[in-house]
Amino acid sequence: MKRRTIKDIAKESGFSLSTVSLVLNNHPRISQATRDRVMAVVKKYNFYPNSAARGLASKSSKTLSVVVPNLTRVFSDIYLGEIISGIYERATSQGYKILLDIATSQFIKTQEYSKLLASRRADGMLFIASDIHADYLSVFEDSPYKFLLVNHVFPGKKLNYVSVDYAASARLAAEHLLGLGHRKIGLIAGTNTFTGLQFRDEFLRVCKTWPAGAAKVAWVDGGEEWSQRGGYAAAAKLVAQMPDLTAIMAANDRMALGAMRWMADNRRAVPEQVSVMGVDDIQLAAFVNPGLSTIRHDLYQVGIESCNRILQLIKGEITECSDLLPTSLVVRGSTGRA
Amino acid sequence: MKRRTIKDIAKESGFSLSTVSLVLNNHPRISQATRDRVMAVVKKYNFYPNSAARGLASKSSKTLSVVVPNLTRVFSDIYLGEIISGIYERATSQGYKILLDIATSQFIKTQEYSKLLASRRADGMLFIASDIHADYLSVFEDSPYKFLLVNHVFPGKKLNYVSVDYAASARLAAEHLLGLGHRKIGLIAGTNTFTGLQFRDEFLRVCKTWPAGAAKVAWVDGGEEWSQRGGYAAAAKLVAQMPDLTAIMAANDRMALGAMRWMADNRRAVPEQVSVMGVDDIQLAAFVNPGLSTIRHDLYQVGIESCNRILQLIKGEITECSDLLPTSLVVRGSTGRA
DNA sequence: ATCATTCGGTAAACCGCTCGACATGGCAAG
DNA sequence: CTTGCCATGTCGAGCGGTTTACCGAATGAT
Repeated sequence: MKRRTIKDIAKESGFSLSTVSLVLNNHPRISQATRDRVMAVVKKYNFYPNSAARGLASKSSKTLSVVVPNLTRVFSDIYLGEIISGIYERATSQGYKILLDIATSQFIKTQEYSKLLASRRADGMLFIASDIHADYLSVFEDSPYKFLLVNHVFPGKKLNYVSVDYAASARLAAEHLLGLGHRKIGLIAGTNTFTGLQFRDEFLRVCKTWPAGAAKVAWVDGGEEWSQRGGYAAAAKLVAQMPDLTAIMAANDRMALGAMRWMADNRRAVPEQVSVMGVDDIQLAAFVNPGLSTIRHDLYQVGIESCNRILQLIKGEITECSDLLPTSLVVRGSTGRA
Repeated sequence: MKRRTIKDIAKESGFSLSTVSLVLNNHPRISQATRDRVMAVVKKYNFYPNSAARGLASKSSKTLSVVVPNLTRVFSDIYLGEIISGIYERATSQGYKILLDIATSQFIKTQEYSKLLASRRADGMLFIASDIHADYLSVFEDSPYKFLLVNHVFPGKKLNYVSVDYAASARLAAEHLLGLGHRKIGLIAGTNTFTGLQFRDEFLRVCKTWPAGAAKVAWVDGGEEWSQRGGYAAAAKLVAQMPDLTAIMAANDRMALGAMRWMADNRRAVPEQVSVMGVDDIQLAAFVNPGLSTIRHDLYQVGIESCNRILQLIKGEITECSDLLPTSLVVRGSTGRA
């Protein structure tokens, strides 16, 4: 079976090559009658234009590169899942395909991130994998390449981003706990991303300057992967460090759940003895007992919005982007009065 | 900043266009001296050849399409995660990129699966999303397109596949339980895939024909998504249906964990009163208490092998493929004598 | 009836790279 | 000193589309 080309369709339908092309691209120049006759042949042969040829001539691959972090269990991360689903949904509806990549050391070392864009394999890149060491991203400052950080920021670098507002989340969380009267708080932070640092710093700041009386905060790092396991270990450390703490704040729900688990394993009642609070509002947060109080981050929306923005950057409708999406407080059973 | 082409590199390095091309493709025809001089210019401009042009001329996109099922939480499925990781690892090492797609109704209706291959956007397709209703896959029987089912089979259709051997798993599981003396068994099956049906049928067959005495098996469907929640509900149904059952076999670990949870919630000791067994050996299986006995499925390996095979199909090294990977019994605390 | 528009379609110049056929120069063998 | 061969480069014909400028016919205004 020979591969058909637009030329074959032209011959068979009796029109010129250009006409077929215009039909396939829904150009208004062509009459309905012609359109129908051409499409009949297209359908008959189940013809689809060669995308490489198309990409070459039109200088667009209609493809988006999505780079995810190199976690041990990347694809089983609910957090990432939400974002990717949002991106996929939007991209597909706009006729774009998704090229998936993992930010392995190999990926970084070979500068695949540049290569993908320079070779025009992708029209733009959505990068969900940034951390504070991702200095190589400087390539994308003032470059002609369409690049966007997803749910990350990079202070000091001119990089586009769409992220939830981690500082705002920190404020909401701090205000909630402080409002409940907590003055001895343990914080499980994530320190390998700038958003994580922003959260920590803002949380500390608010606690320190609370009008009704500053709170004492002890903080520890929850580990590179922000995992439940890391949260569990961190909770132990915090309690050792500040035995009379009345609340634990974790920078994401998974670590908060790990902390709750530690409390259960060590016979501390939540929230009676210790309030526990997370960030993200993953599904599980509502299903544990007691329900986890948290700051809702609509990651699916982050995906949608990121995709919208990168498409606008590609089309040239905007030239830069720094969106911070709002977050909201979700109070469940895991937090109570100090 | 103008986009550079191979022609610019040729001019600047003083060699012909073809020479540059040959250098970039590591053709042995070129001497080391020339190679070095050309590469110097390539590095200088950070040049990467246009992949559309390359694809057009070479008739290969160096891209693999990976289609995943349209589950509500696709990307947070550990099961899929393992497979995708395996595929990614292999594909990348061979210079192939991954184009990700979700088998939404839209994807099916618009025949994207054909379009991707017909338009040469991808050189081959790895399909992880098959179910018993995927009749449209017939397009790929005897077609020139490179297509492979991953951890799925389709009896009656000539489709390539790489899957673990579900029938063998069923045998191992049945033999384990029967060997422990169980004669009243509840089975939580997955009936929306052929591999699921194979597992169920083989399990039933072995139980019915066990030399030391047939076992009675009651089975129910665990739901479309093979989820923990589905397993929980299924366990309830089974116990209602066969109150004296001494073992529950689930077609995957998630459903088994759901069943264990039901047992805990309803005060039945595992394994003293009811043995529970799963399939897959997901990480969590080792961490619950008691540990879940299961049949180990190396899904990462399935990913690796699938990718190997599709690449062989693409290169024409093989023309068809029907691999069944071995599985093994993993005994932990959740199963005991009847 | 004449001329300017509009409408619908076409010719042809690319887009940037691959690869088989062909050219060239140097050297060993006859 | 030819002839024959390697070893290395180069030519140029595609690959399969997109898109702009151009063109003839039909329509409408004067």
